[in-house]
Amino acid sequence: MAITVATWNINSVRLRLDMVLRFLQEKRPDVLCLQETKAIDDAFPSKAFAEAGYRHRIIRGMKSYNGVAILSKLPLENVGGHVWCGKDDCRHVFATLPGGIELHNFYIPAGGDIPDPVENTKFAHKLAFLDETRDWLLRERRPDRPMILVGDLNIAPLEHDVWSHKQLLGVVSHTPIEVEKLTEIQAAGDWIDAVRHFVPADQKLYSWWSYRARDWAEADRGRRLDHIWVTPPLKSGLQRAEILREARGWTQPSDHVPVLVTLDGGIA
DNA sequence: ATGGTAGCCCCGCTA
Repeated sequence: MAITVATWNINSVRLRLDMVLRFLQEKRPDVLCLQETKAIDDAFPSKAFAEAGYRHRIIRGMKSYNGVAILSKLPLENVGGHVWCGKDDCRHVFATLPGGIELHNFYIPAGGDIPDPVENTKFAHKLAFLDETRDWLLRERRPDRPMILVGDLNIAPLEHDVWSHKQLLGVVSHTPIEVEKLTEIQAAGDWIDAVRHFVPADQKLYSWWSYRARDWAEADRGRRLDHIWVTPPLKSGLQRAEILREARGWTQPSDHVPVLVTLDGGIA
């Protein structure tokens, strides 16, 4: 049986609840991973999602900032979330899907504007978060285990994951040090980029467009910050990937759009 | 070429 997993930085789940419900109705993913929910757990609109068929969930939210959630039509087991860099700032949740697939949903720190860990503590935090994630994978990874890692990783690793490789080399999200650390994470877990699996590396691909552009579609200065990765046991089951660019044009949109991957999870 | 917008919830912080 095929499973569709979606990831979306929603930038306030309460403000955009109707939009998310519409998305779920249209695309019917089995599992939706959200980032930047910006709601404490008591304020999370769990009931609306349950009524839409997403009865299983793990949510980790805080006031004003960050916040992640997994909403699922399928039962979730072994749910939880890790604390990174000693901050309980709601940037990670995990769950096990039917078939024993371990799903991890990340919201990696954006890192501020200045790409220097000495001058900018937010950038230092981002780099430390990446190192911790790598070390955790080196400790915990089991090469034969089916795993999915999704989220707003706040890094566009490839040349054509940004509108101008040259002009963004000094811009946080595409600097060589961040790309190197993300590549280390990818190697540490044997991850396969499930979206680039279907889209050649020489083709431009974005999942985020700044709010600050006068006309986001016309300028099209996007970046691919949102990712879905899988471990080798799931590679042969990959069926399709989609980045829902049109969602950036919806009324009062998030600056990120949904990313979806469908795979055969080996469930009988 | 530098500033532009959005969300939170208390007016600055983060993105």
